[in-house]
Amino acid sequence: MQTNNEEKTEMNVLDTLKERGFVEKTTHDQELNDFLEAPNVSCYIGFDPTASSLHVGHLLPIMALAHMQKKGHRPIALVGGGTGLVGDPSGKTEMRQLLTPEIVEVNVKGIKKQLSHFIDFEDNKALLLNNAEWLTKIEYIPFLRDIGRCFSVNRMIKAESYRSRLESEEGLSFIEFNYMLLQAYDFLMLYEQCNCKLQLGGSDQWGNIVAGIDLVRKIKQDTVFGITFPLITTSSGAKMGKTAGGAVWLDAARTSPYDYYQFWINSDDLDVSRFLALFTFLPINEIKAIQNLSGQQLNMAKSALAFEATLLVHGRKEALKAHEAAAKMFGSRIISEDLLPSSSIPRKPSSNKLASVPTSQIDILKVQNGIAAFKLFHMVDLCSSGAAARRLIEQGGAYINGNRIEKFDQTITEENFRSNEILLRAGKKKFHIVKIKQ
RNA sequence: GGUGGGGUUCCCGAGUGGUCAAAGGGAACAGACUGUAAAUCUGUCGGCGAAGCCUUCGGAGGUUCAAAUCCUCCCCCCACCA
Repeated sequence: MQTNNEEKTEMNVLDTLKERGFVEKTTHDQELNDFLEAPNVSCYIGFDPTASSLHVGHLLPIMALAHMQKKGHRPIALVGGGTGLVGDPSGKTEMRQLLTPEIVEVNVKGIKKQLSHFIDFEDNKALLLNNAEWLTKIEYIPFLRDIGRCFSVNRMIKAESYRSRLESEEGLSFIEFNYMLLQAYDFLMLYEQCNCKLQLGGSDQWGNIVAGIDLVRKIKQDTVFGITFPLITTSSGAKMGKTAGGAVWLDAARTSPYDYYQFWINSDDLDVSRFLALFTFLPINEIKAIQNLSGQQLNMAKSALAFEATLLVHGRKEALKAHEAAAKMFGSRIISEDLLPSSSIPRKPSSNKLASVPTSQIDILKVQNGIAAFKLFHMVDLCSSGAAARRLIEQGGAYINGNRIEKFDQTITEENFRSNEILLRAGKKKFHIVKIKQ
């Protein structure tokens, strides 16, 4: 494949990844660099099928693969349909619940679909494989003899990924202890089947990656490489991608495009340029230019971050709708032309009426009879219970059509609706429109 | 298999017969301040139209006017010993 010939004269992908903040550690610095100078090399990252959707925490590896592909290489997304049956203890303080083969199967399907938003799998420009294909066929004794003998238990228990668990009260079960062998075996299989000599992964994968490199060296007498990503935390130190409602999902059914956009808008000031570099494809020099921005100015860059990130996952239409919704609820922002010029974010407030504010419908009868405000807030899920809704209102955090509700049981009737719509607001940031169903 | 220590509300963790919907911390939520930021301060933080009542302290029974607390059996985890 000879795509992107012109890109070859530019910096290689390793430099790009380093420059954008993707690289924590690599093996064999110089050899890896030379290796990546060659066109169209293969590399892989594993994805655990613990859920039917990926979340923001997976974005970093996905973006890394996308960068690889942009530079003319061939990414392999390896879905862990086999390893998912075992469970990786790395970085886990307790044993993960074992998934059934049926669940893993369903999850693998969901993940495949999402990955194709970022990576082009046409014409084998990228591969999507499932390690269940080979792992579930392993026979115990042959595996022990061929693969198991290459591993030193002494060495394994010194690995950081095991040590914390060995020292913890929880302990480490034998099935988890085997995980490293399976992942190393994956690397060997991909080396054999796809000539893949590079594995990328999160920093907690270092031990597993090195194990694979050693295994290939022992069995194939060849050098293969590894790159790990830094653990992305927010500047306040929390693991990135978690909010009150749990993970921020890439699946629109779990995290709406509107919420997804809001997640990025709410990034910490100190994270904006770092996130732009990691989670968008905007040119790095443009991103560097916004590092000088501070205070309210930075909000423009946050809009661009949110827009670009939403664009990547949900497409242009949804990104525009989320952007419009934000303008409608929080006021439009004018994004100056020279800020991140490569971004396709609308620069001016548009007359477009498309906006994806969360909306639900209510039966006309309920409205005619009148409904207590706290019940309405509970009903549309702005509050998790009636009691929570009461609290919200009593604390002065609930609004209808922009007016603060004074009494928790204030009756909402048709009169509160404007052209069959009512705008509810909980706290500063959560909005919900209720429409009357005739 | 033996001995000892445990399983408490989203998480950590106190509580060892009534004053316990259960200390303290974290997370979270709301208000103030702001920029849909951070930090800070204040308040809230099981459910019920809120009077009182209902459900919760691994599970199932039991003792008691009263059980997270006592007893019996069961499940799970940890440590040491074998």
